[in-house]
Amino acid sequence: MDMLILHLLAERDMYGYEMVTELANRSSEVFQLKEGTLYPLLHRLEKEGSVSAYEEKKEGRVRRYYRLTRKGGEKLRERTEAWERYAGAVNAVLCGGPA
Amino acid sequence: MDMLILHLLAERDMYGYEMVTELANRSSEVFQLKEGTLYPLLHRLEKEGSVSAYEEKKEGRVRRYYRLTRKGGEKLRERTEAWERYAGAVNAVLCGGPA
DNA sequence: TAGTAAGCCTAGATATACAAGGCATGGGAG
DNA sequence: CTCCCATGCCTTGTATATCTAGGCTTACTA
Repeated sequence: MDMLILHLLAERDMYGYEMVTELANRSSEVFQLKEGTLYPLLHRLEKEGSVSAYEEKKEGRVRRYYRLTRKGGEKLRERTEAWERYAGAVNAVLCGGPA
Repeated sequence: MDMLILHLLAERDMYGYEMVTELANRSSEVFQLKEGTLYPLLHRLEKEGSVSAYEEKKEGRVRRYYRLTRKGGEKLRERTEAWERYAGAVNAVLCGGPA
């Protein structure tokens, strides 16, 4: 889930609520991320320096936007590689062994 | 992980220790399943009726073999479909939206 | 005869996600 | 005007999955 959030932020700054709907849309409702999951996750990412936050008033509402940092970009690459290894390993098992 | 174990048992009966090494081999060491993970998992699968167990002496050792049941076969199909949905959703997010 | 690999197991810690709420604001419906 | 709903951020508690770190036995080998 870290990977997916970081990936969204690599495309553009977003606020929490927006990420929830964006993930649902892109995944055809497979990911129905709960706010009880997302916000602690964002706070953790901010604490570790992977994202930075700023508040901005848009469309009459004050929103907390998140931006990907350099460190977050590195983490995104690592996590993406890890995901590819993992998915590849699953398929290797399902197909009977290492390609 | 349930899915992977059930998949192995769909190919042939296996005992716990064998599953650990088989998963490691097929996945090129990506899956290094710990016994502390596997055995409780197997007991749960047995309890819910997805697998049945029997003991057999082979190569001078008594081993606890597991066999896939009909119910386990159904669970395997469900979990495999769920995995495909999940992996597809991840890729959809990484690629910018529903295909 | 001592060590190591095979083989099964459990108890406790940790991480991740969900459930179920609270709280505030703005816009539209009645 | 007032109330409700969607938006938007947050916390606490809980369930689940996995790992850590052990214990225990048997068989083979140095």
